This record gives sequence, C-alpha cells and structure tokens, in this order.
Amino acid sequence: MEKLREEIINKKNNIEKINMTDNSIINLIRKNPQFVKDKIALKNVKVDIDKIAELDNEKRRLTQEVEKLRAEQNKVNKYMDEIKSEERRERIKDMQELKKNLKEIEASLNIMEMEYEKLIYQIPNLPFDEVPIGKDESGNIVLREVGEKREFEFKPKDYMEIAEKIGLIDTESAAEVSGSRFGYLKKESVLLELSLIKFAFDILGKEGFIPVIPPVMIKEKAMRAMGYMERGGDEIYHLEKDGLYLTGTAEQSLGAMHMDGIFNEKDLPKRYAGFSTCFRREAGSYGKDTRGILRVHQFDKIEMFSFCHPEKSTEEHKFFLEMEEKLMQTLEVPYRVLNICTGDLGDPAAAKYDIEAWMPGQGTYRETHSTSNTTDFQTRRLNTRFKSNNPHIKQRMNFVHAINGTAFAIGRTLIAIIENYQQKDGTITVPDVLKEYMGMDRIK
RNA sequence: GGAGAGGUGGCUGAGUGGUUGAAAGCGCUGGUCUUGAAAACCAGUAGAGGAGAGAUCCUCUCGUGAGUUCAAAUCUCACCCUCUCCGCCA
Repeated sequence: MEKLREEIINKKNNIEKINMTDNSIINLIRKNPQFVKDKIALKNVKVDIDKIAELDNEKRRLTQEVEKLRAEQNKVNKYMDEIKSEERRERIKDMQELKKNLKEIEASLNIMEMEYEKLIYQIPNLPFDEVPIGKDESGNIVLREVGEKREFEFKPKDYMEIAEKIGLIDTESAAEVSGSRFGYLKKESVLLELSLIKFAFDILGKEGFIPVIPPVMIKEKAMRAMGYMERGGDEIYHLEKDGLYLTGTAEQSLGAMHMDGIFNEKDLPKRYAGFSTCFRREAGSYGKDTRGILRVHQFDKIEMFSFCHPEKSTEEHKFFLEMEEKLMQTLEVPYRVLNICTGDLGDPAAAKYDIEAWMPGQGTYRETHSTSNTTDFQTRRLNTRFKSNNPHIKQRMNFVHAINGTAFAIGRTLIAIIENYQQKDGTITVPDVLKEYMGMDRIK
C-alpha cells in the first residue's frame, strides 16, 4: 500500500495533466466513442476507448462525491470562526469525521485518475476526414510532380561517388571516429550548407518567420508535451545523467518555447524558422540506407514552426507546403508532393504532406521535406493558448494550433543538389540561386 | 562546484492560520466626454473541471507534490524552477 502510494506520487509529478475543454478528446469519447475508435484504427493504433469511457464515468461520479463533501466542509469553515466553544467543539468533531470519509474516496479517485491519464495520453491526434486512408506508406498519394527532370547525356552517378571523389563527404573517417551513420562534411559541401541556410532564412524572413537557433537538449516534460515519448521513444537520444533528451528536430524545441504561454489573438500566426542539428537513433532502421549520409544519426536542418488560430490551421498548413515548394522550385530541383495516408501520419499529425526530391543518380524520389498540421495535439500538452479580444464570445482562452514543416534538411538537400547538378566531368554546377552565396558557380 | 535570495492573476506587486480567488497599480474591453484622437472619469476583466435548457450553482488552482489542522497563499518536508555573488569556462 505504501509502495502504491509512492508510485502515485511519482507519477503525478511526472505526468503533466492534459487540458480538457469542450472539444477535447474526452468529450468526443463521451459523445461518440465509435468515431474515436474508427479514427485511431485508421492510424493503426489500439487504445481501449471503452475502458477510458468507463473510467471517465467512475471518475466523475467519485469527483462529485468528493466535491459534495468539500462543499459541506467549506460551508462550515466559513462560520467556524464565529461560533462559541460548545458548538464549536461539536462542529470540529463532525468535520473530523467528514475528513476521514473524504480521504478514503480521494484515495480511490487518485488511482482511477492515474489509470485514466495513462490511457488517454496514448490516443494519437485524430486524422482529418480529408486524409487518404491507408495502412502504411504504400497508401500515400502523389498529388503532383513538379519541375522537369534533367536529361543526362551520360549515366548519372550516385551522390557518394561524386562527393567522395571531390572530397565533399567522408563517412569512412566518421565510421572510425563515431561509428556507422555519421559523416564529415568537408570543403564546398560546408559552403553549400552555409549558403542554403542563408538562402532559406532570406526567403522565410520575408514571410515573417523569426530566425531561431534553439537548444538541442530539452527536458522530458518538453519532449513528452511535443508528443514524442509515447510511441517512438526509442528514436530519441537520452542523456540520463542530466535528464535531458537530444532533439531529433528543431520542432521539439521550437514548439516547447511557448510552453504555458498565452498569445494575444492579434499576434497570430507566430512563425519561427529554427536552424539546429538533429539527432536520431535510427533504432528501427537497421540495414536500411546504410551508405552515405541519407540516413544518419546527426544532421542539420532548418525547420519552420507556426502557432496559429485554430480556424486558420489548414490554411497555414497549405502555406507551409507552398513555402517548401517555393524553396525547391527556386533551387530548381524536381520533386513530387505526397499526401500522407492515415497509417503513415504518426501520433501528433492530423494531416501531413511530404516532398520527395528527384535523385537521378539513384533513379528515384527520396523524402526531403515533411509538413504536419498537429492541430491542438501538442499545444494542449504544452498548454499554449491564445486570448481572444472579442468580449462577446464566452470562451476567451483557447488552444492555438501548431504547424511544422521542413525548410531544408541540409544533408538530403546536398544529396539532391549533387545528383541533379552533376556534370559529366565529375564537377558539380552550383544552382543559380546559390551562386552568389557560394561565391562560385562550379564545384570541382 | 560553493554561498545566498526568491517563485502570488496578462504584467508589476501587497498579503504569515479563518468570507483572501486574493489589495493596489499597469494592461485589456466597454461606456461618458470629444469633430476625431489623447487625457480624465465610470464600469467590467484569472484559469480549469463538473451539474443545469438557462439564469446560476458547486469544486479545484497563489511553482509542483505530500503533510500538520476543523480550516493553509500563510506552518513542516521533498522536488522543480528562476535570480544574485564566488569559482571554472568557449
């Protein structure tokens, strides 16, 4: 019994309570449990919704009992100060009795709440109705192909072949120093990275994105609120000594930046562009893409993040996709846009688009961008809200929606550039838009 | 790493056991005044959960959690966080 108590206390300290308002998941479960079941099934996720409904019911029943007793207690306490010794002694006795009763009910309520919260935290964000239904990435839908694939008068090479020859990428040394799935970027590849960063910030700055270099180590509380702990926790590097986690994307630290924050409605959308190194364990991908720098434990990325009005999130999501396409079009790299299906969405997303760049050396498209509308899934856990200035609406505080999207995943963009701009003589032409940033038009 | 100070509403900041969910100021919203604006004045203004058709009512929240007590922002303990000084350091 002591142990269980301690456990409850510990859990309470670690789990941030999810905020529940009108349109929250529990209200949906109360109104239409089947709908929730169907939606999460589309994501291949199983959570015992009936159990949650049952716990919710019990919880509410007990809560009402507790509240009734508290009300009684408060009522007596209000005049306790004014009454005389005889009656006072009597009242105190009553209250002692009441308290004993109260504590018992509270104890069972506590256990119930713990169980309830564990379950409800496992429910992923529900996919929008418009999202194509499918069980894995094979169900993703190609929306369009953009840009003309270059006609090569020779057989285009794989990026590593070119990069190693010029000395742009060194994975061999990295393997010695750090192990597999690491790489040294050298010479012009470094200049390319710096140019891409500046280029991206220039474009995004015009749209009001605030440039950020965020911390790459964050607390469990922040990581959990961003929705990355429940499933896919294996993917994250954990610094146990310090209780910190390495971010796999700037999204995690950008989103958490406004934890417990309140926006003024007129300041929305609030857009950030974060440049950071990203760390991923790639735990589930043994033997997949082992060569080169396509899939590595560490890479740099510029990520867009926006907090927006809930009614505007679909629009903002579309805008993010537009920005991604604009970046790719300006770079003149052919790509295609995918509408990601329900089974491939991941926990936080209600909708998601990927961009895959054409890689002529590999003769295939590879993912370079991804943008998600996470609606209020993350912001509920983060407790990031906005205040409406309209005095006539009843609920003036509400959760903002959060959108994230890749501007450039540098490593993969380098790959795309190298493969698309390679020349017969083994050199690489610099994309027009980067020439000025690079101070050269060819990499030899 | 050593020493100290502190966490109260959107913000600043009072409050050391009993109508204090919380003074005051700022901010915000509405109104009066004004040709308009500012100023001035008046009024309103925390969040969450629950019951109810609704008016409304109840409960919780003063960093988090536990405890003492009939009663905790106020007392005790643990944890978290922030700040200042010293040391170390790109």
